Amino acid sequence: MKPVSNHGPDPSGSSEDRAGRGIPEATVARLPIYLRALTLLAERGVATASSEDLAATTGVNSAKLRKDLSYLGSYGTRGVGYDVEYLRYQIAREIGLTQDWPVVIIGLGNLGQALANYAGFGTRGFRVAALVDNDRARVGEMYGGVGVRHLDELDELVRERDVSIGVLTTPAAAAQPVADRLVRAGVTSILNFAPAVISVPAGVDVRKVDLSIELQILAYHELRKQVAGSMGAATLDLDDMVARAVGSP
Amino acid sequence: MKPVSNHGPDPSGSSEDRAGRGIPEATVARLPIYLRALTLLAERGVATASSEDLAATTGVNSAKLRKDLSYLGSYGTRGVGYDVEYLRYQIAREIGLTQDWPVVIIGLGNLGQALANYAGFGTRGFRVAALVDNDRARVGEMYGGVGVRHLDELDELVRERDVSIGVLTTPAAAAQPVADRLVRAGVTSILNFAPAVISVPAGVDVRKVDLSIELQILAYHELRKQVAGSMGAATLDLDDMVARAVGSP
DNA sequence: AAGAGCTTGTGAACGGGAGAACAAAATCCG
DNA sequence: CGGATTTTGTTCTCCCGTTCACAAGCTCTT
Repeated sequence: MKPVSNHGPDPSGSSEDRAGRGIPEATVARLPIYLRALTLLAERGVATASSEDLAATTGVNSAKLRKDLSYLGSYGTRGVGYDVEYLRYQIAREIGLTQDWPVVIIGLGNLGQALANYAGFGTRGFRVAALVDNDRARVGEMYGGVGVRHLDELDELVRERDVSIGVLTTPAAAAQPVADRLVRAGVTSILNFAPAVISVPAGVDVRKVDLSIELQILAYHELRKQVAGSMGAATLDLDDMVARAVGSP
Repeated sequence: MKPVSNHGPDPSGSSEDRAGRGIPEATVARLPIYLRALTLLAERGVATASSEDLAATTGVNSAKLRKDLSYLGSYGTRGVGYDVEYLRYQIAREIGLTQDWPVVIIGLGNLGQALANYAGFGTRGFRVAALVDNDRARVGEMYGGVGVRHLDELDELVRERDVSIGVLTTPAAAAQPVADRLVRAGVTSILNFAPAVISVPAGVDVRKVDLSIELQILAYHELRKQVAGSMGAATLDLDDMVARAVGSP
């Protein structure tokens, strides 16, 4: 047992034991949650934790948690649980948090400033390596100990400071052109806070965080709760609205 | 054809035509994206758009987009496309953006302040109805035209202003107790920006936005890109690290 | 030393969403 | 007026992720 580790680029689509490698995307998205829980437990001095324990504090099904962890390897001891510190390190390594990642924040508006000042950044393996804005009036301002530079210097900054992750906090209209510049400068991962869809070449990862979208999803369910609360009558009202609206397209 | 609208609580698990109702969660998450694209098109004076057009601007597969829209009803004209303004309204109605949603923001730290000042809030059907913080030194400060009140007044504010959505921007340690208070006050949807898992009773929706997690997911893929770039050697190094670490658990 | 009691790791069943493909409808054009 | 063209709505298939259930393996007790 114990495949030790199935790293290395999938050499073939053959009937290899574990399918190539590659941890499922859904699992990758949960690893940071486990990591945080483990860090918390470690700080409290807890030495070992069972999958049930971890499941309880992370809000995931324990079977799912075990399967997630099994993708990393066979850490954990049957009948006992997982060694908190050991597992914590393994996850951190898998995510790449044993190194620290220089990050550039672009767009020092409300949100950009807030992120730049966010302390919890460094404690998690990320470092604000540069702040960039298109407004020359902002150049020179300091946030979290880092000075703002102009967008024109982006290429130079990215190269100098070996930045591979960009955080996009510009207005929607600027998102795509700035994303293009980021990619050209050599950034290969973008966290997009701008309320706009950006398109990037293959090989560049984009993740999107959108306040409005999240609120709208909540609103959708909220509306259903309200309708359900006032029962059938309201339901008919909704249908009526549809019928009326359908009138003249 | 045209089921008109399949609203109302699923009366049974029977073999009813369309499964009860309920738009798939994945679709709900995309509706806001379509809505934004349609609003943009409407502003530009575009009257109709095909599923291909919309797919291009939203970055979604056109078949998926059509299927998504079909859950709302049979808006759209074969051979022509969708009437931009009409579809926009239908989606807005489905999400519940024809009314406006009072929102309370709790925790006026960096992020809370940024959100409170965020203008794009109101334009999308949401209104900052109240700002609340636990620090009495902050009480009275104004952000985006709204004054900060103390956490103790939460119940009263929520009731008075008919708030059903809470935005949680407190430190991690405060997240759970504050969430409990929100729920007790009558809030049934929470957008959680705090880096902590919160548990709430059934019937309350929680969505989580977590900067660190997003960055860590990007870092994971970034690490793989780098390893792939320097080929097999680095891969072996990783395995070596595992082997060494396995030494003394 | 053997059995009892936990807890992990995983095989298998299941459900939901993604994408391809196509039939049905609407318009356009000759 | 009929056929060509466009584009929707929908069916079908596949794949990924979740969950159940259980054998394998570790520890502790007697």
